[in-house]
Amino acid sequence: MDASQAKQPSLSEPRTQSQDSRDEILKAAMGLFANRGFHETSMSEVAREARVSKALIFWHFKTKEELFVAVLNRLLEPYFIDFAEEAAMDERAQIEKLVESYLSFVRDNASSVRFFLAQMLHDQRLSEGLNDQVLKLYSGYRAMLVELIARAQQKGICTRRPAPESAAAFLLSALNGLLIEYLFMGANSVDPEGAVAMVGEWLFGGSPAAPPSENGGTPAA
Amino acid sequence: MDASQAKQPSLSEPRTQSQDSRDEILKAAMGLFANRGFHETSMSEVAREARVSKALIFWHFKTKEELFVAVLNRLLEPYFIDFAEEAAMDERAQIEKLVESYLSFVRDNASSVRFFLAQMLHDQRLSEGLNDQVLKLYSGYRAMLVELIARAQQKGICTRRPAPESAAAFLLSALNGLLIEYLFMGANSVDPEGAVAMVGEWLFGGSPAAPPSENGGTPAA
DNA sequence: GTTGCCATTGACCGAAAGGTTAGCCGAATT
DNA sequence: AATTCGGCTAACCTTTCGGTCAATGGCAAC
Repeated sequence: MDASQAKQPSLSEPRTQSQDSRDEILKAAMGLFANRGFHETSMSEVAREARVSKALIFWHFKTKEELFVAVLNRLLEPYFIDFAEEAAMDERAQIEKLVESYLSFVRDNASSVRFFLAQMLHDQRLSEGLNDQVLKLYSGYRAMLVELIARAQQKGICTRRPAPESAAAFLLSALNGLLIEYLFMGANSVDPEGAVAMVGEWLFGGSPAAPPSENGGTPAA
Repeated sequence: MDASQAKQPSLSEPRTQSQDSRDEILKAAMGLFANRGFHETSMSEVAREARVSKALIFWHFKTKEELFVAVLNRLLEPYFIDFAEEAAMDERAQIEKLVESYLSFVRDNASSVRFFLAQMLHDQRLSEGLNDQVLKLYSGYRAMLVELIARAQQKGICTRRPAPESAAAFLLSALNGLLIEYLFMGANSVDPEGAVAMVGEWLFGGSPAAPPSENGGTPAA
C-alpha cells in the first residue's frame, strides 16, 4: 500500500501473483511517465501497456499520483554514484575521478536525469520526495568535494585560495552546467576529458605541465 | 492569424477592439501557462481568466497549441541581455560585467526562465521555436565571451592557457550551473559577487590578492 | 463442498477536456 | 432601410479522463 515502502522480496519470498502484476504496472508506468510526463499519460494507456485492466491499477495504487510517486521512487533506486574512494590516489586524482563519475553518471542516465529535472522544475508539489532525495545525493557529493579540496589545500597541492566550500560550490555549478548543456546539445558538445582537464588546471596548476607558480605558467605569449 | 507574426500597432493604429481582446487572452494565458504548464491549463480557465468566452479564444487562435506558441513568443520578446559594451572598460571588467549581466538577468526573470527550461526539457516538440531562439541568444552570448577572452589573452592580461572557446564554454557551463542552483535553492544559496570574483580569479590572477603568474598585468601584490 | 479471501475484470460514471456551430449585436457600407 | 461583416457568445458535441463497483475466477483453509 505504501508507495515509498515497496517491499522487496528479500529472501526467496514466493513472489505472489499480485507482486508480478504490480511490477508489470510499474514498469509500464515508468516508461510512459518518463518520456511523456505525468499529465500526458493516462491510466488507460498504462493499463494497455501493462496488459492489465485499468481497475487493477487502481486496486494496487489508490490514485494516479500514488502510482506516480511509486514510479519516481523506483526510478530513483539506482541513483547513487559509487565513489570508489581508493586510498591509493592523491587528492587531485580523487577529485578528478569524482568529476569523471559525475559526468559519466549523467551520460549513462541522461534520459531519466532529464525526466527528473523537468519534473522537479515543473511540478514541485508532485515531486517533493524526489526533491529531497536528489538534494541528499547532491549534498553528499558536495561534502566529499569540500573535504577533498580542503585536504588538498592543507597538503599544499592546491593553488587555489578560496574556501573549500566556495571552490566546491563553483565546481559543482560547472558540473551542473555541463549537465544541462549535455541535455540540450547532446553528447557531441560536451567532452568530459576536457572538462576534467579544465577542473584539474583550475584547482591545481597546469595539468600535465609546469607547476602553477612563478615561471612555469604561461607558455605561448 | 499567424502566431509568430503578431502585428504590433506600430504607429497610432486605432487599436481595434479585437486586438484588445486578443491581448487580454494572451495575458491570461501567459500567466496560466507559465505557472501551471501547458497540459494543466484548460482553455476554459484561460477564458475565465481573460473574462471572455471560450469560443472567442478559438476565434483568435485555431488551436490550443497555437495559443501556446503565441504566448511563448510574447514571453520571449523581452529576452535579451543588453551588453553595454562600454569601450572604456578593459577586457577583464567587460567579462565580469557580462557575467554579472547573466546572473542578474536570471535573477530578474527567474520564474519565466524556470518555465522555459521546464518546457524545453519536457516537450521538445511544442517548443521548437523556443529552443531555436534560446539557442540564438545563448550562442550570441558565447561568441562575445570567446572574443573577449581571446582579446584578453592577446593583451596578456589573461593567465589562462586554454583556447578561448574552451574557456568560454567552461565559463558558460558554470553560469548555467549557477542558474539551476538558483532555480532550485533560491537566492540565498547563490551569491553573484562571489561568482564574479571566482571567475575573475580563474581567468586572470588572484583578484585583489596575490597574482599567480609573474607580475605584469595584475595590480595589487 | 463450502466458505472466504485475494486478485482481477468489464461496465459504468460524472466531470472536464478541446473544439464546433448557429446565431446575436452593432457599426460601417450601399 | 437594408445588407454586410467583424467581434463575440451560449449551447452543444465528442472524446477521454480519473475513478468506482458489482461481479467473478482461483485457491487455500476448514
